[in-house]
Amino acid sequence: MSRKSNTEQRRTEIVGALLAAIAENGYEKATIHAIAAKAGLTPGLIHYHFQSKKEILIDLVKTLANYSCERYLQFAAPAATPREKLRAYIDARLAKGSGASAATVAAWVMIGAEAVRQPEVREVYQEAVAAELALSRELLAACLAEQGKKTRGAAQLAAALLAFMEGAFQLASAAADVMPQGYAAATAAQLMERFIDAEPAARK
Amino acid sequence: MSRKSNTEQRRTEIVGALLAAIAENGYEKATIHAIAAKAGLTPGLIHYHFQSKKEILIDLVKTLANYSCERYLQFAAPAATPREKLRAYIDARLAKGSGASAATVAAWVMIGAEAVRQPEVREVYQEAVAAELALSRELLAACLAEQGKKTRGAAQLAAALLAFMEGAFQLASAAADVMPQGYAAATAAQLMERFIDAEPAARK
Amino acid sequence: MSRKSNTEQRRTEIVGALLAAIAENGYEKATIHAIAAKAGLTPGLIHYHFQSKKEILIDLVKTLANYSCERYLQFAAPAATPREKLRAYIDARLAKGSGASAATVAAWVMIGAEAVRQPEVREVYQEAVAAELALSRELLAACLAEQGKKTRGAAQLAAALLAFMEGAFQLASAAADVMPQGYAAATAAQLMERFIDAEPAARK
Amino acid sequence: MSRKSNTEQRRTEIVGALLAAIAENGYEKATIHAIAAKAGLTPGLIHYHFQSKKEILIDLVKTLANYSCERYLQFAAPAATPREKLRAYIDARLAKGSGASAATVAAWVMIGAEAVRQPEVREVYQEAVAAELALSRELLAACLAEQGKKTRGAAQLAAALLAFMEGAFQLASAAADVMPQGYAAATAAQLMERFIDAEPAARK
DNA sequence: AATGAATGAGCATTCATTCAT
DNA sequence: AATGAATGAATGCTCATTCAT
Repeated sequence: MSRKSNTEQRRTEIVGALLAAIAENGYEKATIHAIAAKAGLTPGLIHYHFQSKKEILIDLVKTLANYSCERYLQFAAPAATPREKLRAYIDARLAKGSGASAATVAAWVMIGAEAVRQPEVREVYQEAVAAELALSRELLAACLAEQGKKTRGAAQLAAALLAFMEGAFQLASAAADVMPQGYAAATAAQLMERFIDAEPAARK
Repeated sequence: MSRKSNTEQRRTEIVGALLAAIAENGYEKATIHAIAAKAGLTPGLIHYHFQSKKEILIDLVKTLANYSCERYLQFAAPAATPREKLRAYIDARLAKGSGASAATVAAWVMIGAEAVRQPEVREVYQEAVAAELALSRELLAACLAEQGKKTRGAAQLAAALLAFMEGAFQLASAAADVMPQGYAAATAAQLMERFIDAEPAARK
Repeated sequence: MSRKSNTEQRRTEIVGALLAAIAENGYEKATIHAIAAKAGLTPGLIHYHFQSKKEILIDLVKTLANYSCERYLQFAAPAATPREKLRAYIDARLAKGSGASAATVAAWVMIGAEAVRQPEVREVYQEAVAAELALSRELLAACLAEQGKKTRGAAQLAAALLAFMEGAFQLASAAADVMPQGYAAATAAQLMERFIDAEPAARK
Repeated sequence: MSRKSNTEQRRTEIVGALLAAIAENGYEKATIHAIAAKAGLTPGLIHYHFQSKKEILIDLVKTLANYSCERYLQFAAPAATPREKLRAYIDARLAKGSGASAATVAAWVMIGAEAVRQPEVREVYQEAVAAELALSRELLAACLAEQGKKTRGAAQLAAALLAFMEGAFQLASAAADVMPQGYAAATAAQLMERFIDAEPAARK
């Protein structure tokens, strides 16, 4: 008697269309019309499945945060040591080719800009940032501990790694032409390693 | 005797107003009306001094790039050694309190997002990035040379430093609440130092 | 054995839901969706039982006209004299507490506004008005006749009574705060009585 | 150097266009486009002179309230006695031909309906109603006093007169066909007079 | 009978830009 | 130089109605 709902699938399609549209032209220019066109739907239908444009954006932020997390788990599966896991994390987010698509990276940069001015976006953006911070701090602390180093500095180092990554996304999206090729993952890994190696040993 | 043109002053005022407006609400919401209000001018006058909104934005990018350069020269004035100069550079851009205002940082983040999608903005943005890259590569190469290290890796290290800075701006603007306090300048300096220290010596 | 149609019940539910919706937000804002929600039905079903939104409105006008008539019969049941019947009529429509619910009154006001501009609504609205006019003219004529007065002026007096009632509904719905408390039924009755008393006697 | 503002004139034109549009099709159907067309302007210009559609409506309510007041003053100019002033008031609002235009009356009815559901409209509507109440109470009290009657009942009588008027507007707009011709002003005056005449004398 | 997805026209509002003054 | 009115093309969103299931 009743029809089966296809809302979940439609929502996924629409969020994907926003990702594509936002990567190309930013959030403001990613109009409902443009999103609908990319998804092969009509504009009215977008608002049948989402209350507002902002709701789609917030869904996209959550989707990308989730995606980032899952990518790490994939990359980390074969990793045995803390150092390998850290490298898996860095590669999952930065390694050329294996990293996320250019569109995803550009969309994330646009989301970052929206987070500056839209409180509701900032909220979910901060949740994603906090999750990344927690994960990288844990990985860095494990590396430090393994080498008998104090782990107190892990939080700041994690923040630095995250800043590096966000900046790398920004520059890859807007200034790839003037940046050295493929510096990101390798340099990030080296910076972390050398920092950790130079850290003084913990007292017994 | 003809009246002296006040165009240069007006242009400066307008660019400053765009900086303030863009920091608060992003480029799209920084309407001509809002810019005019912040500058204490009327909307029609904006288009007397600038051909288009984009032209103001491009002027702003150049202004900020210039400002960044001048700040380094100020900070570096008392610096004697390469290492002191590098630290001056890092502090000029990142040090809490001494760094640029929150509005300037937020505006720069917004500009970065616009650079992703507007070719004309990207062009001047890339010029600014290239200038920063050249400066930091030079400073890093000097540090390496001073310690008898190979300078071949300076370009990649400079790219990493720049990525870190851009990311730090992004996170300071959109996720200050979840980031550690005051990590940026100190951690950047340490990362650079330890990387350089661990670099192998150059062959004779 | 075929299933029994529940159309009549559904139509009643839907008309009741329109009454509630229209009282709150007016006809335009009483969307099919809102009506469905109030009736606990789905939007599609509304158009299964009614061809259009206007058809529901027209049904509502008829329902309210019917309701008004029945209320008079209820109130007039114990009335013996013409004057008591007139008072029963006035109380049935205006008396505080015993009168119709605030929602019904507000809905009637909204219907009156729709009748100004929608010919099909005006038609049924006028039928309702004509019925009220006829009833009150009859009641007033009986009062006049009982006192040996000419009944020629009954039509105009009936029109005045109806105008008073419609206006009282309007003011009760939109300006209750600035109107005296409970003036309506008592003043209406007094106005009618004093008018009738002052009417000259009919010639033999 | 500076241009002379024509905003006041434009606002008046726009409010007049809303009056015409609302009388024909109600507030919801009086679209910005329709208002602009009636005023011979472009839709964008409407929002240059008014912040929102609601602001135009509120201006219209105030304009009509003002207009009503001025009409009374005009009609009352030659009136000498309290009874003549009361009659002037009734005629100013109700007398056929001399009364307000059908469009104005219909617009007022639509405004009354909007006042039921829009708080901001209700506020100015109530102000207008309160002013009318105060004026008619004063006029009625003067009539009562002149005849040595108690004036205590003036407030309720004023409310009744106002209700009658509002209802007369409603019925004139939506049910003129079924109402007696020209009953309004004459019957209102008679109702008031007979009520006052029948009022008991005040004690010495 | 009933569901809920889908459509498409229409809405108020925004805004860069133009232009007469 | 400066003003502020004017334009017209968007934009996000709403909603009665249709229809496959």
